Amino acid sequence: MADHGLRERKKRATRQLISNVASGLFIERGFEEVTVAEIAEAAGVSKMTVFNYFPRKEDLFLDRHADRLAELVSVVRTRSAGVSPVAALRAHQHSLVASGHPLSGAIAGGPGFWWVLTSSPALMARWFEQEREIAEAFAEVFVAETGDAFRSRVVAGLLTTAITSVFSHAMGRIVAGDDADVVRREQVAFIDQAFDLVEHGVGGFPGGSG
Amino acid sequence: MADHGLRERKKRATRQLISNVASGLFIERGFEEVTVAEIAEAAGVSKMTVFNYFPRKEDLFLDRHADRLAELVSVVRTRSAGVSPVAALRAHQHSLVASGHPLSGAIAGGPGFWWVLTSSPALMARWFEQEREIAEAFAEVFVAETGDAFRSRVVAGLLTTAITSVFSHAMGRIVAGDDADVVRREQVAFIDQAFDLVEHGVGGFPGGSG
DNA sequence: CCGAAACTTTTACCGAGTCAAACTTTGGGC
DNA sequence: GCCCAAAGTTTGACTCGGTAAAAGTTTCGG
Repeated sequence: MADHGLRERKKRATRQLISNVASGLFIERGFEEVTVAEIAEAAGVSKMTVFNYFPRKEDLFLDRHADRLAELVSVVRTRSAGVSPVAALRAHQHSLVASGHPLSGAIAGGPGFWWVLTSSPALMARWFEQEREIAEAFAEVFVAETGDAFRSRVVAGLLTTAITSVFSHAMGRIVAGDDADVVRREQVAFIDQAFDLVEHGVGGFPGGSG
Repeated sequence: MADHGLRERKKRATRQLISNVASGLFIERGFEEVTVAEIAEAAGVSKMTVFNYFPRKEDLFLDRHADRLAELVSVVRTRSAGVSPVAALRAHQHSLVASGHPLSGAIAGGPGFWWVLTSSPALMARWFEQEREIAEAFAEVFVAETGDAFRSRVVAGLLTTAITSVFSHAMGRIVAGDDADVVRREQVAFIDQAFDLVEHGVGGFPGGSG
């Protein structure tokens, strides 16, 4: 019943072990070049057990998704009265950058992650799927608040686009070799640019007032 | 050398045959429930040949993607001077609905397609990937026009969100049993709503001026 | 300390996708 | 018309991701 009996601790440890071993192998040699059987063996566990903890091979690498999703939803759902989702998420992105959080994208350790991710179509597909899940989660919150399903889904999609754009922009620069501190400093402006586009519209882009 | 020798004609015919046979089976029984070997046999062709024409199983069902992508890019690239991408794409969506085009989403034959698509995670993943490709194609056009990579990618993402939102909204209603003509008539307002959000911003949504 | 519940392993299997080699068809040159 | 090269197809064997079921093995509650 307790949530930290020997059983639970072992499970957590096993899960962590598998994830660590897998990430290590992926970053060393690439996603497609490592088989699940190999991961299982390296972790001293059976193939079935790997799939027990991580239903798809991709989840071995993208296992922070649940946390990220929960955090983003929480930012929107628990925002103060009078604060719009755009404002809340904008502030959240700023704080990620300020605190040097990995999900800001502007983090020195990123290249390995990014390389593994982008060099595997399967992994990219899963990544996009996760972005989609974020959008759906936002939409749910908005529908609950407003009852307007269509508008909720559109706005949710737009917000998600802003978030993913700023993340991948920072990551792209890091991978291109830019200094992490520089990127982090300049990222502030890009965040505002993206959220401004969502908040105030793209207008006649490209062109004049846009 | 000619592009319509016997050889080319046969290839086209074979490709079409495989695609037709596959779509028929998918709509009849669902994507996951049909194996590639089965499709090959039903089309009187070997499994290898199927993969020769369609690199992934998903492409057997989503084989109009290339056309759709080309059309959307062309709408943006060949828009008249002084017309913004938002305006061009908005008009294009309206014309799709007006002409009863399948890609408007408001089409009676849609449920089969939609059912197959939504009941297969693999197919959905590929679908999202294709939307992503559309966004990337838009971004390329904008970068060429403006040189502003970041802004281009954000705007491209926002526009793609609008397009996919209106499509899936129409499709959702059709699947829910709404009359196609009614959906088509009402779709006009939803298109404008989505593109207005992109063009003028979501503001403080949800709330007052939004 | 025993028995039930939870977790893991084993074994066997299926389907997508790849590879290489053999085979068949098409088209061009003579 | 005939033959050769190129293009396309088939075959068969194989890898890998993922599932299923049943038989261990470990933990926990009483």
